[in-house]
Amino acid sequence: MKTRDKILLSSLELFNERGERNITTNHIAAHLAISPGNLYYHFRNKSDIIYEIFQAYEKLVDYYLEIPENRPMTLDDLAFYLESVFDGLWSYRFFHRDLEYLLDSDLRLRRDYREFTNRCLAAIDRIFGKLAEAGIVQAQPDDLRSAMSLNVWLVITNWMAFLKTAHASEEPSGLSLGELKQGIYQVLTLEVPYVTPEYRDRVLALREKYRPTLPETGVVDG
Amino acid sequence: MKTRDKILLSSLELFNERGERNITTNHIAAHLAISPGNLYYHFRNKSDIIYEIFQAYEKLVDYYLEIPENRPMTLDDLAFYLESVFDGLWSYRFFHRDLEYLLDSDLRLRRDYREFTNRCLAAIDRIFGKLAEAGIVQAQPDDLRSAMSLNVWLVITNWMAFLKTAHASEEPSGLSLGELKQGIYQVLTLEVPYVTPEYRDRVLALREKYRPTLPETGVVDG
DNA sequence: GTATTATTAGAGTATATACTCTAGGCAGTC
DNA sequence: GACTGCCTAGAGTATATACTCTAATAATAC
Repeated sequence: MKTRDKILLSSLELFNERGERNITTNHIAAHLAISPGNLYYHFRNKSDIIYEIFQAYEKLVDYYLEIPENRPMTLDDLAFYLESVFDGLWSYRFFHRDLEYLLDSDLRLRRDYREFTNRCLAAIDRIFGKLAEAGIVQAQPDDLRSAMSLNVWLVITNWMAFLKTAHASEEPSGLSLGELKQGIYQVLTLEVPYVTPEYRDRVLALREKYRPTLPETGVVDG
Repeated sequence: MKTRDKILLSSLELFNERGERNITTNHIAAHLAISPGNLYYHFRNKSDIIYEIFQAYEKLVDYYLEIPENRPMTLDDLAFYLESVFDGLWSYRFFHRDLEYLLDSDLRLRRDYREFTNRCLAAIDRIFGKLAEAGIVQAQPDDLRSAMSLNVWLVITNWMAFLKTAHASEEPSGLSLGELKQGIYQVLTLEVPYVTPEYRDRVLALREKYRPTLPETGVVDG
């Protein structure tokens, strides 16, 4: 593998494991057993590394969220979207953690991420639309639907942060893809009230697959 | 005002405006026109300052979220809770921005924040319960209710980050309390499907007060 | 083989950051 | 007016961090 690609891969790995803030370019170089000079031969600065990683993330999610226009949407499609989006979130999980700082320090990223968010929201909105067409959920007025889509986005992008704080007392980074996907339970919770009676059981069954089993994620009555 | 309190106040102000990551103890001292030595006379380190600010935040939100047990809940109560919570979020907005890093670097904060989250979730859950008792929303099974509560929490705590990214192309920190409170629209969107017919119009009217007017927050169809 | 280009090492640097240390001022008290 | 306890200044430090520079080596072209 090319050094350049190794740098991207290691950076992503280290960022995910320990957070972008805790990983310096020197750490990355040391991890790869290359010199800092070598790293800076391939990338002008740390921001460029992050930006390139973001572009891969963006590409992945865009790919996952392609909506078939030539056939009705199925529940399996929905399950696939949810699984895929959470897979993406997992693979690039460092990104949302330090999002605000990253956007503050890189104009390109700021612009691109904004567009990315809009594309995701539009995709979620279209998914709702196609679910309604397929008779899986009840059709809703446009403004309610887009507000719902936004809530789905908020739940998805914040789920990881919540899990991290819920797990807070244990050793850091004790977080698995499986637990992350319990976020799907939360997303489907948003849709429950809109599901048509015919699909209700099937949606609830899908949701049940992701029900959290750990006490941390439940509400503690006080 | 005592120097100690001035340090806390200035720190909060600077953290909110520019992010904890961008503000050093030297910045805080300079802002107050005191020496670093003076600052470190009052606080052992930066973490201690942040921890103390967090405790004030916690206290404020706990105070806001006291649920009256001796009378039924009203829609005005709900409006008050939402307004208050978003006020608190605004006053301590730096906190959620760098949450993960802050929790990673301070064990006390990690523990306390986890308890804080649980208290908030329990409060939201109780509010749903009392809204149901008052006939404002339909009663739901416990597990659905707690999943809904968690979604409310996720939407609330992620709304600011979303707004920041939506505003991303403009000058930084161009964010107002008014815009932040559009988050109330999103929270009430979560509750819409559960509102009883008798209260539907009133809840929708309350929600309408917070409807976003800016194009940024709408879904762009692509 | 030689010229050219791409890649790498590794020492080095300017700046920042969290924090320390010493000396001293100031207010109250006897 | 000296003693005491609280507060403050300000220079200073160890470490880290992003990044640079020069020289050498490997790869490729001709």
